[in-house]
Amino acid sequence: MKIATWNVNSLKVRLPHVLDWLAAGNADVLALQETKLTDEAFPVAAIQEAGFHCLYSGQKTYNGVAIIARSEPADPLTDIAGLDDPQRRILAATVNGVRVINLYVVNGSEVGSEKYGYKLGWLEKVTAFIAEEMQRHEKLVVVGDFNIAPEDRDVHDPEAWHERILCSTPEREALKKIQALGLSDCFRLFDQPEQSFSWWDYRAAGFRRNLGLRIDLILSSPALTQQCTRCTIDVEPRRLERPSDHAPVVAEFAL
DNA sequence: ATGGTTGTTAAACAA
Repeated sequence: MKIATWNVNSLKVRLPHVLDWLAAGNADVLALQETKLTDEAFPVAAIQEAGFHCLYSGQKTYNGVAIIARSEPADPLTDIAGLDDPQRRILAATVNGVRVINLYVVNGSEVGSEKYGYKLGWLEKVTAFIAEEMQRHEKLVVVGDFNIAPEDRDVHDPEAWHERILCSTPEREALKKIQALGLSDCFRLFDQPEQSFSWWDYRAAGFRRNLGLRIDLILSSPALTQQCTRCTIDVEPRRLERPSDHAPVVAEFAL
């Protein structure tokens, strides 16, 4: 079973990339972030014609998350206790007995900004939610655009990014609290090439120069970590015309 | 050097 995450930065623009990528057999479950579509505008028919089910929680212009799956997802959830938030950043569902929590974590803009405060508060609420979900579901993954590079080796230039947004100590500590619930970063379960990233700024030829960050993650509960056989970043879609600024990340489980 | 690019939406705002 292949579980993937991809920040598509507008599903309207990226739908052809997503459909081609799914047709190539890259994922059984694909979590999307930054769909930037209202639920009314979600391309349900195209996804069903491709042989997949979908769930979505969207809004106009910003944010928006979705789960696309070969099997029908069950028990969807879009809002969590203690977080009365119009921003559509959370979508959980159960697929083939695996609880999938799809997150589009707040970017945070700049360290110390109002949005940065919102990010840290949001992460606290979401951490409590994940802890609850883990009590209910032995097989669970938390996937998405975390907007946090876990370690300096996930950053092309750690000095330039030192204590900046996506890399600051409070953000990394918040991610560590999520991992401390017993969730493993699937990518780091295996030997990986150095300078492996999942996001590259559109500006300054960031992708061509591999000036990236690894901020898109798949975290697995102990029962699934045992079954994880592979985790890779697929940079190929990033090479296409009009790409997302993120690449998809895929984890394979022996299920 | 606070640059540069893309998406949404109509001059910014967000990333």
